Amino acid sequence: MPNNQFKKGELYSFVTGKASTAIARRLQKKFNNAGLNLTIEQWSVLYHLWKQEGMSQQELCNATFRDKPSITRLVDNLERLDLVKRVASENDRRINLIYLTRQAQKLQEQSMILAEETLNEALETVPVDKIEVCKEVLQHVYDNLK
Amino acid sequence: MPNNQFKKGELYSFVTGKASTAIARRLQKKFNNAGLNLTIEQWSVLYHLWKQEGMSQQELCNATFRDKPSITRLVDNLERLDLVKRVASENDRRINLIYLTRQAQKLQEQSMILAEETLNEALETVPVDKIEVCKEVLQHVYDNLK
DNA sequence: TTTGATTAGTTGCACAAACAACTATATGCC
DNA sequence: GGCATATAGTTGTTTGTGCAACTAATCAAA
Repeated sequence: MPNNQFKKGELYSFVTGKASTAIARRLQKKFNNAGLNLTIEQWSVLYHLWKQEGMSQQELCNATFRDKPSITRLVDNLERLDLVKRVASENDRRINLIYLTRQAQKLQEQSMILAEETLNEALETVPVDKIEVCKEVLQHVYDNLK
Repeated sequence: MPNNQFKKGELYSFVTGKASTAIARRLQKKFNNAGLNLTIEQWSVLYHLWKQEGMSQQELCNATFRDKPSITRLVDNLERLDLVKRVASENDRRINLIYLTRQAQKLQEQSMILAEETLNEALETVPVDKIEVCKEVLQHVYDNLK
């Protein structure tokens, strides 16, 4: 028997991602309260563009672990909110490079502060060494399945 | 500074629940390959009914961390698949008690095997003591935010 | 016992995810 | 060059989520 350490009730939490769902909801509420008209999913796309602008949609797929249709629609919505712009690549006209608007650049600091705030609330009174182990395990899980 | 152990890249994984998303996708694929016409979300509702039949929709909300409209629609779809039945409570006619059909009872064993299989794949080569710590941390996070 | 508040569930809407099928462009091989 | 194949992105469909507004039933207090 392999790593079968999961009683039934624990199995459930792992599959459904109770903790990460709770984190995302908390962050979404913070966005709403701050008047940021932005979903967590939209934020997760901007997150990567803030690190590196001009990514292609395919690169955003890889970065965000979403499929192409999901990114198409997220970019649609971000464009409608005037936060990003699609720019056709010069070299390869199949490719859209995604650029941030002024408005999106202004959102970075505020939203990142709220995200860190959320994580601090989530991890309050959790010992630092345990957090380290937890991060390791989650990365390991991801690597096992990807 | 509180538990601010998160470099930016790690923050992202925690908020987006990379690991649990990967687990859910893997399980969904196993369902599909096995010919189980069932979403993970539907499974998560059945999961609780297998433990205790005749729960109200509100109780299912609490058990699955979903809001009332989500449960309404999940029960709608489960009813359409002929897996559950709504039965009005005798005592309180506002309440729907949810009962499993024969067909749903038959799904329990097979789907639970696939779920455990998925977790074993996810946790392959992860040391048991680290898994314990990880579970603790995730529960702690959930308690901090709920 | 009637009225006001609470609770259980439903419906409408906007957004997102997964899959399949599609278009358009690029590449590689003959 | 021309055709097969691969790649980037889009569209349609079904399902799920979160919020707000709603209905119906119950409860509680005057």
